[in-house]
Amino acid sequence: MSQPQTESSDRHTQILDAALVCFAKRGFHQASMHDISAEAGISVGLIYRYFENKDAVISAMADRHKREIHEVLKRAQQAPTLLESLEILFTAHCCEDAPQLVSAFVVDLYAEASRNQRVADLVRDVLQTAMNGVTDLIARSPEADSAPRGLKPHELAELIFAVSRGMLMRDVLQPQEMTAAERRTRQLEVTRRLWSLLFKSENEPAYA
Amino acid sequence: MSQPQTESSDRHTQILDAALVCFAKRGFHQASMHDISAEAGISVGLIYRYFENKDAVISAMADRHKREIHEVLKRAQQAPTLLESLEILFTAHCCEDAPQLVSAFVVDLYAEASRNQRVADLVRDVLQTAMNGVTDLIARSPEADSAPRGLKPHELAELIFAVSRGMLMRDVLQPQEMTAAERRTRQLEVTRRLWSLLFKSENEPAYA
Amino acid sequence: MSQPQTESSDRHTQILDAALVCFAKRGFHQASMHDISAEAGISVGLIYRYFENKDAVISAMADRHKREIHEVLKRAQQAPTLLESLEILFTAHCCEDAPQLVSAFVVDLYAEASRNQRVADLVRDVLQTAMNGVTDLIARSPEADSAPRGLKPHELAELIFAVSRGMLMRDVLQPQEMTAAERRTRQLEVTRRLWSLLFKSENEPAYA
Amino acid sequence: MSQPQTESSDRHTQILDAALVCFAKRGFHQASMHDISAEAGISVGLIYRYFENKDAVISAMADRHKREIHEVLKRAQQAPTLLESLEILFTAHCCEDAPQLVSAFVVDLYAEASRNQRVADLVRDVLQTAMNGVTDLIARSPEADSAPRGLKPHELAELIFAVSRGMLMRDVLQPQEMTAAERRTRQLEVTRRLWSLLFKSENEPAYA
DNA sequence: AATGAATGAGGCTTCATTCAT
DNA sequence: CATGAATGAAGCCTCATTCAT
Repeated sequence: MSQPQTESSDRHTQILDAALVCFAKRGFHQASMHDISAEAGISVGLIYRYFENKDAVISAMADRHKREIHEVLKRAQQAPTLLESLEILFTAHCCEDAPQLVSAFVVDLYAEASRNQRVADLVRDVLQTAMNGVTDLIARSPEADSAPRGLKPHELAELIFAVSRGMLMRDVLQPQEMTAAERRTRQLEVTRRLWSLLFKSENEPAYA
Repeated sequence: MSQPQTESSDRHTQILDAALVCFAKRGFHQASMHDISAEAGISVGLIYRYFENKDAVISAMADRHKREIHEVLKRAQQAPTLLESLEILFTAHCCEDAPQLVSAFVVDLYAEASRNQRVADLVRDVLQTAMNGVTDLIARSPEADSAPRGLKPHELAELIFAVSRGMLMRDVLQPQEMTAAERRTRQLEVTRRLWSLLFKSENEPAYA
Repeated sequence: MSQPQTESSDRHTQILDAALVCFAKRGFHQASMHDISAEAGISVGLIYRYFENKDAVISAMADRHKREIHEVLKRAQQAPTLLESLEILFTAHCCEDAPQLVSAFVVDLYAEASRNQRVADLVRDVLQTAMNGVTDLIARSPEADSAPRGLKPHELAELIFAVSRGMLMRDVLQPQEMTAAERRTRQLEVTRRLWSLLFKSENEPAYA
Repeated sequence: MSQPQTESSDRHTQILDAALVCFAKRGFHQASMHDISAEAGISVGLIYRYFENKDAVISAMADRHKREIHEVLKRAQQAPTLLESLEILFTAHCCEDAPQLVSAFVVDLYAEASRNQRVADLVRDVLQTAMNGVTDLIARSPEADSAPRGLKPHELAELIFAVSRGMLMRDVLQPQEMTAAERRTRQLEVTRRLWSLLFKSENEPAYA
């Protein structure tokens, strides 16, 4: 009767939240519109008042992913040290109440990108923006000076993002029972190892 | 019931070859059995003589992927230097006449793994085997001594595979027109950069 | 529940006007209630305040058609000559600002009549009334004497209405660009030819 | 087991026969694919092996209608007298075991033509061909000389077809119980009346 | 009176799978 | 061994209708 606070605020959000769960659990094309509507607790038809069709839902998910990555990037840019920036970037997807959801979604997004030009363009754009941001971050950080073997900031950023994507793929292999905290710990380990490798000068002690 | 060794083996290969093309082009669940049969130039029914159902085809693809990775690993182990081993590992998927096919397939495989336990187990197993192999390779190589910051071989292997997977994901974003050679070049660049980072002592000159 | 006379009458008209446009453009069953509400510039729900359901709208359209035909008949009866009466009957549907609308609607009405008893009864009734009117008109007109081959007034009326309906069907085949004036001209040609055939004695000159 | 003689000869025909029944009974857009498959005694999916989609079924029906009209025209052209030619044209749709089916279908076809360009073109083409054929028939017949009031053959044909279409529309108003024979009788009455009007010289006795 | 969000049944279409030949 | 016609469940989407505001 009375508009439920949590969900009614934005049907778009509600539907996309449900879609994330379904897409992560079953994949873009295995998740049915009925699955999504059930997860959202609404009728199928209602989805079509907010999205033209299923592809539009997928696109909107991709768009939202883009905005979320921009958010993460912004937070990373405000971190006091480069290491902390990287930690934010590498653990952004572990903070959810539903761990692994995001990883599975992103891997699916890349899979979709390989055959859906619209999605490919968007993902490439997100990636480029994020990499530019990190390249900047590196260029301005004091650690950049100690960059090993004359690697340029953008080359470092490229490596960092490769590792980040690679860890995401690995994440989907983890048994579902693994908690967000455990995933986070693993991500942090690799992050610090990578940071230490890329930015710690030879004579500093390794990250404790 | 009894699978004729000689011929069935051919058919299996023929069907799986077709499936690779279809799966890469359209995804596991978007590719239809008819697509596969058409690509293979046989009838739909015939596929069911060799595979119980579509899931079995996917599983067989995963199995074949496992064997192929083992092949690659074996070749990598026989390379004279660690750098060359890594080059083999990082460019294995670029040699095909149909570039990007393998990348798309592998990304799809991980996506599938996130919701299909059987596939997840297999992929995890492949990954573990390959990582063990590379860990060994590193442990035995002279470069291991110069490993920076006391990173242990298995930690180095973990980083290497993370980068490898990450590059694979990136590969699916490349425009379809990019040739195998171009992809290979890009992979080699990153491989050498990574090798240089991990295994070249500070005072050696960077890879030319 | 109680239908306010003044306003509901307006609303009825407004909705039926919109329905005519939609039905003609897309057919009874292809036009959605939303189409009609949009065309009328009101909300969907409002239609249900004035009509029980979609079938009721169709029925009301049929009813209005009946009244309009009665109007036309009345005007035809007041024309000074039989030829002019026929001209009114044959061109009644061309005077609209939206030519072809009425033709398409009437053809649809007959199509609907073939499977909707309620509509069939109504259309048959309209037809009978109109034919009776014209039969009378003929019986009283001086031209009736020169009727060829002893055709009786009601037989002549039957022919006239057959031609009239036939011309309506033809009208829907005309390209949409044809203007009301052009349609009218064509109708008049046939009307005069028919009149000349039925009512001009052999020795009179043909209609100029 | 063994291919049933009657139906397997041509699935296309079988499906179109079923579609005629359904379309006539419920209209193009009210008849569901399920209705058609049930009427044909096959599964829904099978229809899609023979027709790309529902529109293709409608188009095929229209095409078949075209061929049938051509058949009728051919038969009409071989009739010994003009009157008999007209009788064939006017009663072609009454010979079916399912009277009124064809009338309803044709009226629906015209209704569809008013909003489906593809159908409109086809119907216009059929009409033109048939009218040309009849125009010829008239021009060559001895009765043409006694044509009243100098009406040219193509004008006579136009009138004849208008009446024919008009009678078709009337036919759909007949109660479903009316038999093919009764419909036929009525059509013949009008045909002869029309023929008598158009082609009998003034001093000949009216058709008995 | 008026709105338009919401529902859910039903229509079109696809596709994994079977089976007669 | 091989084919491909056939099935029918299931997915996407539309739309008549209702109802809280």
